[in-house]
Amino acid sequence: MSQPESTDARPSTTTDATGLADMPDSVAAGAINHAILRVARLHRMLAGQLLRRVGLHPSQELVMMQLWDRGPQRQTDLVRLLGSDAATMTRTIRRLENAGFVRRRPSPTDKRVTIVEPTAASNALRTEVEQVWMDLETSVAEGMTPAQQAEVIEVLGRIEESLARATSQEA
Amino acid sequence: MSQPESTDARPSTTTDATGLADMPDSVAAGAINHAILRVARLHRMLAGQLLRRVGLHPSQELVMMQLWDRGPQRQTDLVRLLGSDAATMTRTIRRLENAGFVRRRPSPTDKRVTIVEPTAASNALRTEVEQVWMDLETSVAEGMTPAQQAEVIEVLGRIEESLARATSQEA
DNA sequence: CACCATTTACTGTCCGAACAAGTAAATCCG
DNA sequence: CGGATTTACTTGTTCGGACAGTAAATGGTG
Repeated sequence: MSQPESTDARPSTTTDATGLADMPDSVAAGAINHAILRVARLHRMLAGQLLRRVGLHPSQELVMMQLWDRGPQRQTDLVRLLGSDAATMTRTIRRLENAGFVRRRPSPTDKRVTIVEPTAASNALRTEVEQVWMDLETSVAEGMTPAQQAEVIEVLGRIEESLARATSQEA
Repeated sequence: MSQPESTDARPSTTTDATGLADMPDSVAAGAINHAILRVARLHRMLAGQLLRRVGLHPSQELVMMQLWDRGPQRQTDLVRLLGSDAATMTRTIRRLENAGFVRRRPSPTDKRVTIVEPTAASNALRTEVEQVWMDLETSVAEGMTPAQQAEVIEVLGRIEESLARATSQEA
């Protein structure tokens, strides 16, 4: 029953830039998947640790950053900008409102929409959140050369493209 | 779809009271962070779509794969292997148990531990889950040359290393 | 042996993510 | 004009993730 073949998630050194003639079990083992999951988990964990200091939960800072950068937004726009979910956004906005960082206002032209805007009180948060965001970016980029950082962005973009294609096909 | 245009409401160069050092705009804008978040979200979304077909929720498949690969495990071991949380694991195991994929057995030598083992019924799942895992890996890797795939793994490993270092320091 | 710190598992609570379903308003179209 | 459809938002539910607190068992040390 047990399949002793390639239970290891990391081939670690397939880094021979030479032949690559073999199409190894890496796909079967899901090496890239595992790597993405580990990165995602660590990234979320670190972001959570940093955001806790400013009193926000992960994802709330993304909403605030959109509002700070782009000004008042409809909830639907926030959903679209963040690739989130309408139901989730409703609750996140409510919590941000209860925390005093956001205000909700009905649209005068369309009675369906509610416009979300950052409060003056939220401005105190802005610097802190941007500091957290920079700390996070620095933690990832530190120890990398600028060329490596550019490579990271390129590679992540490639993955994103693949995933977006697969997701849309799946839908 | 690549450049988040970062409407600069502020020029991210020093002279503010926060004592921020000069940084490349890319760091201030958090380009890598954004990219990681997008990849993580898409990856989770796609995994969720695929896993739904086999009746599992994301992360449950990871527990099952550990059990299939390594045999019966203590909950603590599963937590450690998956980098998860003890509380989360308790509930995930309970759901897998209710679904009939897992059985729990008290350890004869240590009355604190419960040993989790896959049921015979779960074997039917195994092939499906492995297929999902391969589909997922294929979706990510497809359209990439083997060299690019190797580059992806290398880059993700580099990010993981940075994040792991930062996370441990933060703790 | 007795005491105490550690380990293991569980529960409660709060949060985001996702799906389903429902309501109200706006828009489209015949 | 009026019904059908689309849009915007909300609520209910289930899940993973994380923190805090608890209880029981274990293991080491005085």
